Amino acid sequence: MKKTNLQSSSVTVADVARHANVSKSTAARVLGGYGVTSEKVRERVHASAKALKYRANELARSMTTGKSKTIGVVVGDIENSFFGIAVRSITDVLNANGFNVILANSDENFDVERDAVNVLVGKQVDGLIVAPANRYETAHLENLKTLNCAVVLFDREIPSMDVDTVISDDADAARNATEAFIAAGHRRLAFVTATIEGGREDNGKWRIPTSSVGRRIDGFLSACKEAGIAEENSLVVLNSDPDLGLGASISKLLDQPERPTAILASDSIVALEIFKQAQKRDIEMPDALSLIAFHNADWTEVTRPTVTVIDQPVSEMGRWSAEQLIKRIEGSAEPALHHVMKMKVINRQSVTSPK
Amino acid sequence: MKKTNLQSSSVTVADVARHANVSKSTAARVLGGYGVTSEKVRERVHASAKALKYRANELARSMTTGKSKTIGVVVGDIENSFFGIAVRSITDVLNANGFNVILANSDENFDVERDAVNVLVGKQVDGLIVAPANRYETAHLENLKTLNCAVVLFDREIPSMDVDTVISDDADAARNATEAFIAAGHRRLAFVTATIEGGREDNGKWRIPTSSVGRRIDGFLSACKEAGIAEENSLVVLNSDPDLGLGASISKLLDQPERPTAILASDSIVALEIFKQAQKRDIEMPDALSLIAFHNADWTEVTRPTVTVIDQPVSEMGRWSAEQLIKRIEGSAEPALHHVMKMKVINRQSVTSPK
DNA sequence: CTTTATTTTGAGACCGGTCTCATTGAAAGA
DNA sequence: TCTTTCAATGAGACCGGTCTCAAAATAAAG
Repeated sequence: MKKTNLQSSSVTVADVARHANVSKSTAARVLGGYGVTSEKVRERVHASAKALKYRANELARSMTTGKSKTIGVVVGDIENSFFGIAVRSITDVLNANGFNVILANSDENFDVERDAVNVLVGKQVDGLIVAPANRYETAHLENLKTLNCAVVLFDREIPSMDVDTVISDDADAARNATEAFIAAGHRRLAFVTATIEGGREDNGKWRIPTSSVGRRIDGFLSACKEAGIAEENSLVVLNSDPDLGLGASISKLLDQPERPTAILASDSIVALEIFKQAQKRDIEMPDALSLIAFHNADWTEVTRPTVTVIDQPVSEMGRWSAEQLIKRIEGSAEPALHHVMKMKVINRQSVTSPK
Repeated sequence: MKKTNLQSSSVTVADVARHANVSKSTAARVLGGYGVTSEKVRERVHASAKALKYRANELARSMTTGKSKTIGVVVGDIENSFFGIAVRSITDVLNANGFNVILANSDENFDVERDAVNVLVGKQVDGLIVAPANRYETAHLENLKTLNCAVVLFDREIPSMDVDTVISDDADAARNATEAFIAAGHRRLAFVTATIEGGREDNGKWRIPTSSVGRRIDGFLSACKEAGIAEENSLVVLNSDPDLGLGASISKLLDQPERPTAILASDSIVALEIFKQAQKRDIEMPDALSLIAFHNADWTEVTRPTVTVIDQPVSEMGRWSAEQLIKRIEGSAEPALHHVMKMKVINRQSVTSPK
């Protein structure tokens, strides 16, 4: 005379309890794997659970425990292989520790990032890994301290924030690469990045919202300055017109009468665009144009010439950020860590002396 | 004399209600944006909410509404640019419609995929977009019908399942590419994929778990057969030894005395590996080896020779799957759609007559 | 065979929202 | 002025788990 439960609506602990002839509390104990229960009851409850095809509602569980076992990851663009690799290593570590990852793309746009962070916080994520698009806009991240939501900054620091951060030694790497150009005899250099301008600072310097790019520019310029390269021969090319895109900036750069003989590309996408445009213009590489790129993208080994790159330890960075986040979630209260990872250049064929 | 609430624990509707001197129900109405409230009360409640820095707990909301506004996306490997682009377009559409995306990598491993799906269902996702790793193992997906969880299959169909699916015309594309090889005079061909073997079918044919790859192989072989190419000259190279990796299979392929003069690569990663190994062996391309690759990866335009590719409409596929999923979530009951997208080859320099 | 200690179980509050339903109060109609 | 009507509000159940605390059952000790 029992009511056959064939409805699609979900089976709850109460249902299992009823079927197993125990109280809701007891059923919950065995299904939730906490408290203490007798062997006999455990078997009975598990049998009922299987019979009814019980599935725990993790939302309800998170509700009461306050732990969602979910992490928000906010990156610039998952299509970018740099972030692709990062997200992969992050999710691997987190999944292995029982966390899930909600992914958000900021498109390197601060407003999008802020909204994403807010939504994720609303979803009660236990923590966030963010590659902040703008080092000058930090309110949305500062707020997280008030809530109990751990944060790790990935690839980009925010000087004003005392929070776990993993970056690579961008300035050093850029300086080294630039010095390599100069040592090879180059005197007209350019640094190219897809980052858009963020206005000017008080001292007249460009404000570069993306902190990693800012540091790379610092390194590039300091090496140029040290070698006595004139300002007009140490160009920094930003994505000045987001409508036209970076391609336009690169066109302009390569089409100018006295174009640089060596370019440092801020990421592999920029490098690829430079490569394409150089080929289109029959600019012989490396003889007419030397190139070094940040990020050892898979294709850089296969072009002619192969591309000398600055190899970022992307996976390691991702792993570190995930592991550090877990430590925080588990309650670690040690002072915020600023982890700087060393990059190394991989010398290939795209650098030579200017002809 | 009010108790100052500086604790980090979250502010609830009840707190806001108390502060605004209204009932919990009323506060909930204005904060949740439902029901009817007076102008005056609305202002007061919003003011209190702002003062207390109220943030809705989306988990609690999902709990009662039964809608989590979260979608699970399960792909083989987010590092693969094919999936990177897919996930990007999927998240774009879903975010624009108020959904969040929980990302999972299956590593093309069925067990991992099953576990991921189960976890996601436990998290009460409203729907799933899955690129199933194995077309013969479907129980975990069949189960979803019972629960009210929408599914869309991405890039890979499961013949036995009547569920929304978007794929591309893999067999046709593979056949066309193969015919192009044959028309150019090739008589020793190979199809290379990173997919592992799945044993044999009753008729002796290999079981290919990845359905898209299976269809491509069908297309490849049918074109070979039609042209009268001998079986030993229409090789299908799988990742026969997962420990050694695909590189080993490709080495073996290229090192054999009578190596193929034309290779069809099942994805851009395979193509890249072939490219690298051919270069290492000084196998001149395209003269000594022609190549066509599935997926118009960004780097294929920049190699020497540039690579002729079969361009999959990845973004469109992602968009379609997301849009279709939303329709289902919104209650659409039309019969399951099997959407097949056309691919087109982009002719570049990697195909020529065998010398 | 009690008494006491210990293990198991059950009842019910709680998390933070939504939602139903009854109640209040003010405007409109008689 | 006294209903009638309807907008606005409040009280409280509910979602599906967890968790506290007391009661019951069992085991050990006297």
